[in-house]
Amino acid sequence: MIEDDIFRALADPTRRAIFEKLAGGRMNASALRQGMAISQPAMSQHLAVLRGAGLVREARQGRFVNYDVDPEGVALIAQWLAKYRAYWPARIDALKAVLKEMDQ
Amino acid sequence: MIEDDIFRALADPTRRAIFEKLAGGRMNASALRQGMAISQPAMSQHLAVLRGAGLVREARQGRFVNYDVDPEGVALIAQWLAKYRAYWPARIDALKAVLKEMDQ
DNA sequence: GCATCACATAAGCGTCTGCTTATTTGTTGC
DNA sequence: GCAACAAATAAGCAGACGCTTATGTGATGC
Repeated sequence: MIEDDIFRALADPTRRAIFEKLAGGRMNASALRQGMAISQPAMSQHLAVLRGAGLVREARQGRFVNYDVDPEGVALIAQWLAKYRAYWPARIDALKAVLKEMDQ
Repeated sequence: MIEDDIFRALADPTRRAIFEKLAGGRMNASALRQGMAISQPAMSQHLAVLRGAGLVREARQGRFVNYDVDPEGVALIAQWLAKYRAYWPARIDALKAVLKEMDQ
């Protein structure tokens, strides 16, 4: 199950922080480490997990490797969540507003 | 972090299966076990994890305990996912259709 | 070539998970 | 009370996780 990899990857707070950082724009592994109190191998391992889950893509550029959010992975979460739409409470209005915003 | 508990809970395939089953309607622990090749204590432990994550609620009824999906937990996932709306690809249209459906 | 840098991989280790079996708690009906 | 049932908890254990240090791989620039 792909969802296994996705949720497992997101279960770790450090990996969610990395993912969130990447959501702000593409970045290489060294830049990601800035202000994160994490060793180089640990970062590399986390990125491998995120990549394996399809949440992040990599693109080698010289001796750097740039990472960015993979929309495919995000879409899979959205798809999974959509199955439980019946349980989204009133707060759903905020999400609707967001979608409306996207239309403009 | 609450999100820790949520994603950790969903990282296990058995727990996702339980959650999915509950999404079909409230059920007690014994009913949930039907056709699931899982021991009674294992089910109890999984339900405790799901409950701790706010994904599931319990309501004792006699000597049974009924469980059902907790909308609060689902809403938290939706909120988390909303942060990455910029990365939802075209497939977002399906979700939009669902929301439109909800308006009727 | 070779020193340097960016990153990945290997190996090892303490901790956490998810399962099991055994037992306990709480409820029902006689 | 007490037998039967639903569910939770306890204890133990194999396997997975996330980290570390050490080493390997690939690219840059002199």
